[in-house]
Amino acid sequence: MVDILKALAEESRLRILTLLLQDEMCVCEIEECLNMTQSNVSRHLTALKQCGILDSYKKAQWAYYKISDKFKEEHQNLWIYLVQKLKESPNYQMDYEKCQNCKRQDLCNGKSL
Amino acid sequence: MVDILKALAEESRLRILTLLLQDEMCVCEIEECLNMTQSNVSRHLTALKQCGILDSYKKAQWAYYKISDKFKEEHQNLWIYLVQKLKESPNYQMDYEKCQNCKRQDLCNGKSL
DNA sequence: ATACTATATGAGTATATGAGTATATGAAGA
DNA sequence: TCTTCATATACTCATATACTCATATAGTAT
Repeated sequence: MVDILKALAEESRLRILTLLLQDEMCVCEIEECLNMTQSNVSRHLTALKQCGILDSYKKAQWAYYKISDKFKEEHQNLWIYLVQKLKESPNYQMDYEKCQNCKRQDLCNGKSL
Repeated sequence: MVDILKALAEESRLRILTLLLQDEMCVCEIEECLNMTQSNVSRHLTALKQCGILDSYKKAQWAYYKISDKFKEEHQNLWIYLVQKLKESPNYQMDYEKCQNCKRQDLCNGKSL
């Protein structure tokens, strides 16, 4: 449990989770939405994946990350808490719109079809 | 929220919380149960208090700490999660017994009356 | 008053963590 | 093949955090 809490106890990683509440995303989309460097995003995603919060898969040259169903099941109450609090956060609306915008731009050409 | 998660993302503080699931305790009781130095316990308690997880009050020369009711209310799902997982943890039974033993010894002479 | 006990806190040290740069890997396409 | 793009990771530095020791503070007891 402490690993999961450590992974969650970080602003940038919470913002990433906020984005992923809506949809799976690839690294470059997150990079764009949150205005973070590629290596930074990649590292945070790796941290979240290592403790089981995220799943990922590759499609061509892209790596897509999404919130793990197993995590949601095994840490159900924590998950409920997170969703509630993340949606209440002041960043939420802003990040939501950035994410929508990013999806419209279709950064990772034709992925989201 | 991130402050609370940071405070919870630490082994020693989770063990302290495990003890406090049962009853309020003073610093020297926790020190004894967890075999930690006084200053270390005090600092962890301060950290947990500062973000609202614990309340404290003084009685004579002792400082008693307990889990904040406000915290339980405002972070209800997180709290449910914590109770569940802490009770499942391998330390729980051991810490439970140490705590009972400590209370029986009546370290803080006559407090627990 | 002095002595004792419980707790808090400042200072110093060791370790952990986050972020940037540069580099490595691997896939797609010319 | 070589180039480009997406991603991961090693190296480095700066900052944050956990721990210990010593000291300060505050209450109790004599």
